[in-house]
Amino acid sequence: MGKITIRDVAREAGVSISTVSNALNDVDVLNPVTKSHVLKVAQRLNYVPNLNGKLLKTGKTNMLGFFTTSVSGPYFYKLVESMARECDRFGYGLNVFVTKDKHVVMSNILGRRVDGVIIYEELKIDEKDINAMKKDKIKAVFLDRVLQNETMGSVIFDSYEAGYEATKYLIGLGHKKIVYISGVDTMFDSVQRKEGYLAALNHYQLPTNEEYILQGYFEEEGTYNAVKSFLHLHPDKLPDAFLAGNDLSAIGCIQALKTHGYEVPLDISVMSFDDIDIAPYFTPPLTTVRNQIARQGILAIDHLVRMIQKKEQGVVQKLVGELIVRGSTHLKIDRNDHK
Amino acid sequence: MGKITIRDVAREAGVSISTVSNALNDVDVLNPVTKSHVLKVAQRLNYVPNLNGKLLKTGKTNMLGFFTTSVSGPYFYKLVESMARECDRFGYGLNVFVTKDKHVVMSNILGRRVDGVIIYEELKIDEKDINAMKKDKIKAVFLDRVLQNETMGSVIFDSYEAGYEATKYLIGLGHKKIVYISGVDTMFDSVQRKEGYLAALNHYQLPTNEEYILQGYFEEEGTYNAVKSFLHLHPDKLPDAFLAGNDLSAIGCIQALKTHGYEVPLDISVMSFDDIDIAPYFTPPLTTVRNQIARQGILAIDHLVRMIQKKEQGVVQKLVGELIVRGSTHLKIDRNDHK
DNA sequence: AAATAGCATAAAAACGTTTTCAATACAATA
DNA sequence: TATTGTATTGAAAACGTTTTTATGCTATTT
Repeated sequence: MGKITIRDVAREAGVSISTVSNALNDVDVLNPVTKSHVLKVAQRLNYVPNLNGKLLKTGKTNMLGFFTTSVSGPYFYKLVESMARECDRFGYGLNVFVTKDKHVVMSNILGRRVDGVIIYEELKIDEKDINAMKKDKIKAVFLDRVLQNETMGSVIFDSYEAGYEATKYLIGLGHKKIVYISGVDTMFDSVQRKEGYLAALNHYQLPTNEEYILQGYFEEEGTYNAVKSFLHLHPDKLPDAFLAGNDLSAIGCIQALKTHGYEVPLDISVMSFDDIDIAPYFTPPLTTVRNQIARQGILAIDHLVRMIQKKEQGVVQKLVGELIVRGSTHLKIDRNDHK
Repeated sequence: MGKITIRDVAREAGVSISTVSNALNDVDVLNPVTKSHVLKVAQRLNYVPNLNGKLLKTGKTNMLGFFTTSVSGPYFYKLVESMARECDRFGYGLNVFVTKDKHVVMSNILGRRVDGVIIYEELKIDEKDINAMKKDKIKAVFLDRVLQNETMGSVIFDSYEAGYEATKYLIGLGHKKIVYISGVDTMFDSVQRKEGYLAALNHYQLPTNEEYILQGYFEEEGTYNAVKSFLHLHPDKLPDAFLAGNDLSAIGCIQALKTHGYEVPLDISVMSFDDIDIAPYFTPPLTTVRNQIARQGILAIDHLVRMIQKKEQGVVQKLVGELIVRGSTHLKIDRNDHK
């Protein structure tokens, strides 16, 4: 005996399938005794509606899709956690697609696998696909990418401002030679922070320097290696401070400095972005620009749900960072007794 | 004009919908010229098949479901990342449901939202629901929970062994008073580790002590608070070492010890479980029992896919930990000049 | 020339629901 | 009594596919 369907319930209860459907979906048109009888039979048979049959008719999957190139690391787990919980709150499930294959992405989006989508910028969906989505009236919210029309919105961090403010703070501590550790040069946040960093240097009339921009790939190991090779190549150009693309990068940076015998923050200040969970527990505790990652996820889902259910227009929402001063930065000290 | 369907393609190409279906699905029964003509028309109309129509007929959603109470923290992001990538490799998408509502879980599982499911143990699916799944021949793999029958398998860590080995290692360093910081007492891994810890103490004829078992909830803050209050309540009962339920817990523990002026590992050793990404970058770098979290995810998906596609039986797979010695543990030192 | 086989395509059924609309029964009204 | 209205239920269409079966050819065989 296969899976039991609405038909089985109807037969067993001696009614039509439309009556069963009405009973299950609380359509108040039924005689109460019929309804309760049908429900009892459904219960007895352990009937569970096939969601696929249902959605084919209604056109609603009750699923939202998150399309991304990665879910690894503290940024993503905060994001996914907050989105998944918010979905659950609205009665949606979250579909996570981790892929770089645009065809997979588009066939799942246009194939109506989900009622709406959240798209991480690194996927770099192109103009043509954006138009296809627009034409099909796909509801979408982009993360870390500005895009707006009737059916699409964005939630971004003001990373330019964050980069500017962080740099300004370091300059305020007396630091002049500041190295920026970039993440990935194709990513919006990474370049925005760099732009802000450069603008701040400019504004305070400090020289910018190509050699003072490293590539750390937003993670510990990449940054560790980048900083080590920088220290090796330019032992004469020791900077006053490092501005790392995110907290993980700062952690790798600090570790590299330690192995070279430098003390953070007394010898060199390090600051970064995000304020991930372990930032206050690290030694030294990280000075960082806090990004409300969970908030980004929540805003994205809320916006998407409103676009779907209330036909709201897409908007761009910008989150501003908050400077969190902890122990990895310090006033510039001139040490003559330097080892 | 709404979404274009297979019917539109058929009309436009002047063929029947079955011909279109055959052309799109590479059924080699068609005249090559018909086929290429149909494909050209489909392309021109930007036709994308509705996956819901398809799956209703085929009964395959090409989705696997991950049902969990949380996706927060390093354990889960490793797990989700590895599962999602493995799914992508097999042409599946991953559906992540973060919920504690068993009804949501069961209606999505039994409602055939997905072709197979991965279930995190903390959900504690009960006997009745297990039977319902078994009856419906739902393919399932449980994480951190032992369960096996024709359609269900498990992937677990040997946490008893890990707890035993970790404790044995600490004892070998000369530590006698060892505090265990438990995670959550309803969770399999947490209690297994504790059992192993107790067994090791027993084996080496060291006393066990109820006061030496704290509750740290598997995260920094909970452990930080638990350790602080322990130190406050029992200043006389300072242990030689802490065995934390996971690395996050160790981080909170070390931080608490630092604020009380103790140095890790010279005054007190701390070790833990997992070996998360930042473990080697922490100060001190963490001695820990490595769990192959990504491997767990991969094994789970592979097993599930084989059960679905090759009708394989469910089995229990056990992953063993690996002791990683770093800087947070040290030989017991008797300091007479103790502050 | 009739029967058979093989190929390409079309028609129709099916998947499991929801929803629209028609049908029935019965009470209330004229 | 005939008519209308109301409450309840059932029949059938629809959602967009795949798949099974049927059909119409042409070519081959007898």
